[in-house]
Amino acid sequence: MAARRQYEELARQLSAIGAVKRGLGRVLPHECPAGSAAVLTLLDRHGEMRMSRLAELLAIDMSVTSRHVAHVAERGWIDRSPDPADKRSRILRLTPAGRDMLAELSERYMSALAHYLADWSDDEVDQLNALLGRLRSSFGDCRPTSPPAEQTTRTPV
Amino acid sequence: MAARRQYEELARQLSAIGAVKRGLGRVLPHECPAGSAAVLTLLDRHGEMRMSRLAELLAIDMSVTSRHVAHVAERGWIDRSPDPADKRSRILRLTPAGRDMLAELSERYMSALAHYLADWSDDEVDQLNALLGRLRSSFGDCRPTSPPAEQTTRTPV
DNA sequence: TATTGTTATACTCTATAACTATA
DNA sequence: TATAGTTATAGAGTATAACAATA
Repeated sequence: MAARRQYEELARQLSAIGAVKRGLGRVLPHECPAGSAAVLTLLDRHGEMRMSRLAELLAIDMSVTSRHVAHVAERGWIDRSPDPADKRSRILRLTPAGRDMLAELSERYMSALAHYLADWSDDEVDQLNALLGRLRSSFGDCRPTSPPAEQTTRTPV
Repeated sequence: MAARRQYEELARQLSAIGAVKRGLGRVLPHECPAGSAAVLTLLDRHGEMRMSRLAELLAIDMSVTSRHVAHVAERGWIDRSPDPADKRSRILRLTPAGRDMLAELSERYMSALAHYLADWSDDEVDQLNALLGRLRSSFGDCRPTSPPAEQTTRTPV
């Protein structure tokens, strides 16, 4: 249990980290904003899935997810095939064009981060990644409509 | 210099940290959204200042700063007195009501973070704060209209 | 009746550009 | 002519609620 001062500092750091996110967002292709990039990245990491699962991984409402997915689908980066097991659902899957875009994103992130974090060691980047993962995990699902909250200690994706 | 894998992971973590920010934002009073809270916090930490300085600390455009400032001024949390030295400028200063609101914010952040981060040690919170500060510092000013970029190694505020 | 997903609407935050007043 | 600040407009991201189709 930390002190008030540390919590206030953390609140301030989180508030200010938006500037970093915006900076990184500026390297994205105009057609592929951050929301789209997140969809592609998660489909790459976790393989094909349904809308509801993707919304859970993104930790945003499904209505928002639906719009992000429509954006990337319109550009041919994913396809949505009907789920034979449940006709209400659609299965989301990366297309070859989607993988091309992912490669492009990786290049751009890589060169931007290599530039800005030139003096960071491997270990420091790992530490930050680990702490951010833990932070997300600790907050768990603090979403408005708090879902069933499956008992788990997994790091969120 | 870290590996591509680590950079991609960092990009993903930053993308996902928005959920934590939103979770924390939900504890704020309806009248005082995150942008307003940031204005009050910085005026408290750094004392009275002009718009341009505040925009720099917030790392957002002055036009945006102007609107946040108008919001808190309308609610009586700060006042804007003319700068005798430069009639174009106004000096921003917390009011007693602004300090009351800050105390309220501190309470709410405190109880939310104490709840979510119950199993974090002091050191871990400090480490995360330090790494986030360093991250912001490394990104320095990657803003669209990159300002003069005063040569400094200070941690951004 | 409950669930999956979509759409309409509203709100917050941000950036760009045009503008006013002062330096 | 340049700078401090404001306002208008536009765009991204998100949430809530109403809705359609299916379970």
